Amino acid sequence: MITAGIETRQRILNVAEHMFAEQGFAGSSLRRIIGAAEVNLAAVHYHFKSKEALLEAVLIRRVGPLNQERLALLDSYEMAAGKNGAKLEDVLTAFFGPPMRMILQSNDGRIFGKLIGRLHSETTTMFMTISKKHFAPVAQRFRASIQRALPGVSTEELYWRMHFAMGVMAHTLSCCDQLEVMSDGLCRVSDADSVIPRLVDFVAAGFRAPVRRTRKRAQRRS
Amino acid sequence: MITAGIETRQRILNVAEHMFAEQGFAGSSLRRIIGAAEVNLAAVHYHFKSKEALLEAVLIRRVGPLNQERLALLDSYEMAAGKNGAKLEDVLTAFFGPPMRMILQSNDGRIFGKLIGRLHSETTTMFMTISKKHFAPVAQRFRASIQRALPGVSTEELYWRMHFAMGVMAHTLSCCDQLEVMSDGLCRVSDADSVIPRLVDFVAAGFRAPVRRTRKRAQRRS
DNA sequence: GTCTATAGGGGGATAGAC
DNA sequence: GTCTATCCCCCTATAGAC
Repeated sequence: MITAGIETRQRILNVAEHMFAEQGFAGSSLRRIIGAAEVNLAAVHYHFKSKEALLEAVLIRRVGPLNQERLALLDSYEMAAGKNGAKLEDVLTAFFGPPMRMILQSNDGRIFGKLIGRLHSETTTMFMTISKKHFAPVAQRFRASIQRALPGVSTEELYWRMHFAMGVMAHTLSCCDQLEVMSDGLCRVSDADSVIPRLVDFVAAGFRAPVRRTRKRAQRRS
Repeated sequence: MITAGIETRQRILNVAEHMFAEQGFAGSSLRRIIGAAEVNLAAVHYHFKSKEALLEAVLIRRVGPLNQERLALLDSYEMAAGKNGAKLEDVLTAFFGPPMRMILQSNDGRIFGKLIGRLHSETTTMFMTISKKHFAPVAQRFRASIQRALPGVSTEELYWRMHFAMGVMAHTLSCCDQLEVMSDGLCRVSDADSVIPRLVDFVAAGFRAPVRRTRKRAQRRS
């Protein structure tokens, strides 16, 4: 099938995004991707060089703009807040809002959410590398802002809570279908205006939880 | 290599658990599994019939006892609490405690945690089926207890918050290594006595977060 | 830029001897 | 219960014509 030349690359990206999200990286084969995209096998290697490079291209296409938006939002909130730093809820909204809106607003976005969620539970070096390259700098920036909004929480506790928060996000991005099914349709994920505050409020409350004084931690102070 | 007959099955299970956790199901091949286990390829099909059945055997071996322990703990907390129902923190401890202790106390447990985390972000029908069979009944039971401990939260909101809570757990089970690395060794996951309360407190605070009255939800009531 | 053809390596599953 | 040998499939990557 001879189709518009310049679209080949995009069609491969679109199909690969779907397939990587649904079947995982190892579970997707280039042959099925090119079959669904109706392109030739050699086209993939011509445009992307390798399967792994194709995955990275799929990710960068969306993650780049997403992180820019996050940082821009954070900047604007901090600018508005002035010297005291931004409010915790605003920092979290800047972080969760862009990806949540993405998955809530389009079916393609939703598919991509699954891929992101998958990334977070992948421990392969390939995934770790990509994740480090594209997520770590942003996470760093947000950690500083959250720390500032929560002066009473130790750095150690903060790392834990950010870790928990990442879990909430990753799971919500990737498994919102499951929630719709499990709740028998009671929970609908299509409305960003209600889902984002739900998530932000849950996580903010977790961040603000009083620090319990365990025996271990009590000992450490003496 | 002729090794003790009755151990073959166990050795396959152990190696498969590691490999599925580290590389994913599609990313692990029977041939590499049998190579590491030093058994014959035919042995896998003799003992487990297929690759997919092997995965299910790997899961059942640990998830069965884990869920029994969860339910037993919940029973004891509810018994002790009497008519008013168990405290939220106790319900959450019954749910998170057993798997967290598992991953915190042994290296094998930690490996298995990764596998569980992976399961949660898998959307393949195979994984969905297994997850539904082994997790859904337990989740149902715990949902009832949490609902009882939080009479002020609507069923819809509760589903959302349980969903968030599952994300925290899945991510903590599977990615605790990442946290140790990212925090430069500041956060150590080896101490169950401090990690479990941390997790429980974070999630409990999230569950108790005041429900924000959005425009959407306000409209619905008028 | 696009295609065909092929190299070269694994993959899961099974039959049948021991 | 255990092993060898084998069936037949799919995989990524590349060479080279158009």
